[in-house]
Amino acid sequence: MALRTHTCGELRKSDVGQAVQLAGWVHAYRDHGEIVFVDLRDRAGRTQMVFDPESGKELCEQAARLRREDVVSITGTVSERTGGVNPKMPTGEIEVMATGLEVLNKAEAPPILPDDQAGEAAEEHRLRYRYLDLRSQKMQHIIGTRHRVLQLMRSYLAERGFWEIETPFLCRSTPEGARDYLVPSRIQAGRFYALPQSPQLFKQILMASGCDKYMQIVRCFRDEDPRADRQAEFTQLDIEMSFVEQQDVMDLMAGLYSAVWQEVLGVEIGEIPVMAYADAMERYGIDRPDLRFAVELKDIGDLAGKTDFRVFTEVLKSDDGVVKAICVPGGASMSRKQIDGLAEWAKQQFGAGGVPTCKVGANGTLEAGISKFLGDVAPDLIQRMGANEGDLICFACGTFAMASQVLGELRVKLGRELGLIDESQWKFVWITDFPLLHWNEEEERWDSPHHPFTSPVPEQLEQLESDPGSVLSRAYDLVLNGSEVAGGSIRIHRTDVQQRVFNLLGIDEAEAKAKFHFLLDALRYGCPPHGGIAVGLDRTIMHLTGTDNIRDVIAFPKTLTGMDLMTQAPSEVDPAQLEELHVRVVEEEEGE
RNA sequence: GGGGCGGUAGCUCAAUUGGUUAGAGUACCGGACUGUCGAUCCGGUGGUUGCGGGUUCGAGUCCCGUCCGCCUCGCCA
Repeated sequence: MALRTHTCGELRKSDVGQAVQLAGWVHAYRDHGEIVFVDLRDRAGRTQMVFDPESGKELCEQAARLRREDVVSITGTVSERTGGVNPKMPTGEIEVMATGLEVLNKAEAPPILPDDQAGEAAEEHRLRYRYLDLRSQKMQHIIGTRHRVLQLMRSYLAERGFWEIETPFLCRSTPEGARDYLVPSRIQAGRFYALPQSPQLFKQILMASGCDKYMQIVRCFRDEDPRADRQAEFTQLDIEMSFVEQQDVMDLMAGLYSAVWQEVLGVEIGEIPVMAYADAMERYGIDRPDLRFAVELKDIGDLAGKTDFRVFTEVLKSDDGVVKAICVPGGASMSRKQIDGLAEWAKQQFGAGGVPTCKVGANGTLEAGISKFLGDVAPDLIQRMGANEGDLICFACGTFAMASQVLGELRVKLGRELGLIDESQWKFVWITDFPLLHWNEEEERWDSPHHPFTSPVPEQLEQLESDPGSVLSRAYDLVLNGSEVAGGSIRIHRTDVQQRVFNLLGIDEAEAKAKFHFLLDALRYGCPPHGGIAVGLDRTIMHLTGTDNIRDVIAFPKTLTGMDLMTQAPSEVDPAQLEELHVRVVEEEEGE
C-alpha cells in the first residue's frame, strides 16, 4: 500500500538483492525497444530503473509510454549494474530491475524542464512556473541549504540561552525610515496598520520585559524599489541581548558565522577584523568594503594642487574639495572606448563630472588621458599609488562624498571586470564607529544613518548638542565580500538620552510622546542596557550558495515591479472588500 | 521618477547593409533499436517575431508609443 520504501538517493551496492519501491518524477527515459531505462528523481537524488523483457511485455510497454515529469511509483529489485557503473551518480553502482509500475500522475509536457539540457529558462518563466523551477538541482540545493542554516542558527542561539519570541506583523506605522506597507483596519474606519520594517521596538521592549536574550527569524517589509540583493519582503535573523556591550554582540555573531561557514562550506573564517567607518570611507570610499583585492583610494590633493589641470585646481579651491585616485593593476590594457565608458558610467550613475585617467608606462612615465598635465608630479604620484607599468590610474574630484562614491564603486566595478577579485576568499570585516548623525543637505536637518534608537558613545554625550556631527554611535555592521550581511547597535536605554536624540532629529517631545510613548515609558520604568543585531538572512544564503540574485534564495519571490508572476499578485479586489475596509481607489489622472 | 540591456517555436538560441518560404538544438508526436545513462538513428507537428502604430516596393531588423523581465541611480530610519 505504501508508495515507497526508499528515496531515489540512498540505494548502494550493499542494498543489492533487496526488494524496494521508489517514487518520484521521471527525469529521463531511454527507450531501446526491448529495454527501457528510466531515471527516477526525487529530492534525494536519482536512481536508474530498468524495464527489460524479464519484467514482462506489458510492463515494458507501460514504461515506454512514460514521459518527463510523470509521477510514478516503481517496485523492483536492487541489482548491480550489468552495463557498467555511472560514476556521475551517487547511485551509479546499482539499478533497480522493475517488477511493477504505477503511474501516480501523468504529466502534461511542462513548459520548462528542471535541469533542461537546453539551458536554464528565462527568469520570467522560472518565476511563473516556480514549482517546476524549484525541482531543479540548483534550487533544491539552495532551499535545502537555507533550511540547514535556519536550523543551525536556531539551535546555536537556543543553546546559548536565547528565546525565540514572535512579534506582531500588524504594527503601528513609524514616521521615519522606509515607506511602509499599510493594512487598512476594517473595525476602525480610516485607520491603518503597517507591516514591520523590522521588529526593532518590540525587541527592545522585550529587553525591558526581562526576556534577556531574544531571537526571531522574521519577515520584514519595506516598500522601496527592489535590487538584485533587495526584495520588498525579506527575512532577518533578529537578535537582542540585555546587559551587553558592543563586543559581546560581535563575539556572538563571529561564533555564529564561524559555525555556519564551517557546517555548510567546511570553511574556517578565522578572526574577523574591525575597521572604523571613517577608515573604510577614506581607504575604500564605501562603508562596506570588499577586501578581496588590495586596491585602495589615495588622497592626492597635494600633488593635484601642483598641476595645471584646471579640473583639479578649481575643486581644491573650495573648502571641502578633494582629489583622490585608485591604481588599477593591469588597467592600461583597457581600450580607449572602455576607458571613455568609465566616465560615461560615472556621469550617468552618480552625476560625476567624469573619470580622468592616465596609464602608467615604462620607466616611471605616465601616458594618455590627463598625463600631459601631470608631468611634474608623475614620480610622486606613481610612488604614492604604488603604480607599476601597465596600470591605470583613475581620478575623482569634488566633495569627499562624491569622490569617494565614484572611486569606491569604480574600484568594485573594475575589480570584477578585470578579474582582480579572488573569488575563493571570504573576507569578513566589522565596520564600527559610525557617526551617530548625518547632515541631510536637502532637508537641512540631522538624520540617523542607523536608526534613532542607536546609542551614542557615552563619553561623547556632552557634545551631543554642541557638536552633533562629531558624535559616534555604538553601531556595527558585518560586511562580507563587499556586502552588508548584518547590522546592529547598542541601544539607548535611558529616556532622557532618547529624548535628546529625538530632539536633534527634529522630533520634539510632543511628537515623540505621540509616536513613541510606549518606548519612552518602557525605558522609564527600568530598562536594562541592551543591544542587538539583525542579520540579512537572504543575503547570507546568497553568499553560501554562490548566487548574486536574491530571488534565487526565496522560494516564492517577486519581480522588480513587485509582481508574483506565479499567483499574479498584486491583484484588483472586489469592491465589496474595499467598502468593508473603508478604502476607495483613486484613478490616476491623465498626463500626471 | 531617471539611465541601460533584453523579448523570435513549449524551452534555449540563430537569422548578413532592411530582401525569397524566419532556422537549429531540445521538448512533444510517430517509427527503428536489448545496456543506455545529455542514448542513438529516421520522420513529423509546432511561429500574430511581446502588443499597437509608423516609414518603406518590402520590417524580426529602422522610428514612435506601450507592456513585461533583468541591471542600475534616486530610494532603502
